[in-house]
Amino acid sequence: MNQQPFPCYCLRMRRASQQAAVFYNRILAPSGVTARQYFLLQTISRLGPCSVRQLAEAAELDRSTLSRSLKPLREQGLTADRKAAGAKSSRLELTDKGRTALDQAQALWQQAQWSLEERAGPQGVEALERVFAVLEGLQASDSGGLGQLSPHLYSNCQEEK
Amino acid sequence: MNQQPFPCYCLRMRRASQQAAVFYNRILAPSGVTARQYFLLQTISRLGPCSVRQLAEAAELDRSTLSRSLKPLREQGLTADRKAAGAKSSRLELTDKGRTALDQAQALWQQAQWSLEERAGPQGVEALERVFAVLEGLQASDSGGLGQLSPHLYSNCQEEK
DNA sequence: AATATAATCATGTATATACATCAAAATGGA
DNA sequence: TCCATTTTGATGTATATACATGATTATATT
Repeated sequence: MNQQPFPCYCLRMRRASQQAAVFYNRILAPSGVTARQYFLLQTISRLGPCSVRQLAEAAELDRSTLSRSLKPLREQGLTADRKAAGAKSSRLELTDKGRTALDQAQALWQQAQWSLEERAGPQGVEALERVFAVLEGLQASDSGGLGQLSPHLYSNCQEEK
Repeated sequence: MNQQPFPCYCLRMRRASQQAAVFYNRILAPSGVTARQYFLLQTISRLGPCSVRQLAEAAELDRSTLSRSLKPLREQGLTADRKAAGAKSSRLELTDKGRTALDQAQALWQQAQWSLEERAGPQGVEALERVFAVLEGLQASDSGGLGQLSPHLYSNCQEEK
């Protein structure tokens, strides 16, 4: 009885992560950036002028993902790429506007974080940590990419040559 | 000490949900569908011939999201839309191929689900449930859409008349 | 120095998701 | 029956993410 519409932990995790995103992003809205964007700004600030590769590594994101995530930040004038003329690697920096947004977002993010902890309670926080540990452990073995490929593309990879 | 690269629960949840997706999708790969696709097939099978709207409601997805999620399934010949000529609402059904894939995916999904439960242990499963409950509760109040809008778009919404 | 190899970024392609909107069709009310 | 309203599905736009590739530049090896 009481069968859930989604017994699948995978889909429920997806849903849960979205709910978290909505929660954070609403609180962060006045700063004009999302939680992810806030962290990119924060990381750039922490690293200092850095390349896309370095930032991707620090943020644990694929370079291509980062490349695209930076576009809106650049367009909003929060970050800039001051790379030497003709140089290959980029040199990402925060603009003044970016620093302002970061400060604003920082305070709001902290608020969201605390608010969530408060709502979750000690047990909830502990549960979160446990869940993170469990899921982190899933990819411990083998791995080596191929994570995000959809099944029918995955099978293609094995056949070619 | 031991400061995490991502203290943000929002981003960590995102990461965790991806890890779950990778875990499930790898196991599901031989069936040719992803966890989400499996559930769509499963839901169509459960509902019987249904419209996009009905399926979206059952799957708790936005109609537009579903519309797009159905495309690859249709293209792979797993589902079909046999709506009456000139009718508005669709009539989604599984094809024979779709039923086959569903059966195959069902077994693999169960395997993934059990495997995750096993790795998580009773406490891990409990933690998962608690996390889901906590995050579900976040949107309890107000809500009413606007969840996914990025901050700078959100502010636009309030200004325009 | 010349060339082979590796590193770096951006793009193409694909999945996942949501909100806004539009056209077409269905429904309800006058 | 005719028109206003609602419903339905698809698209446009936006964010999030990853893998494969291609172009360009750095590095390393002869």
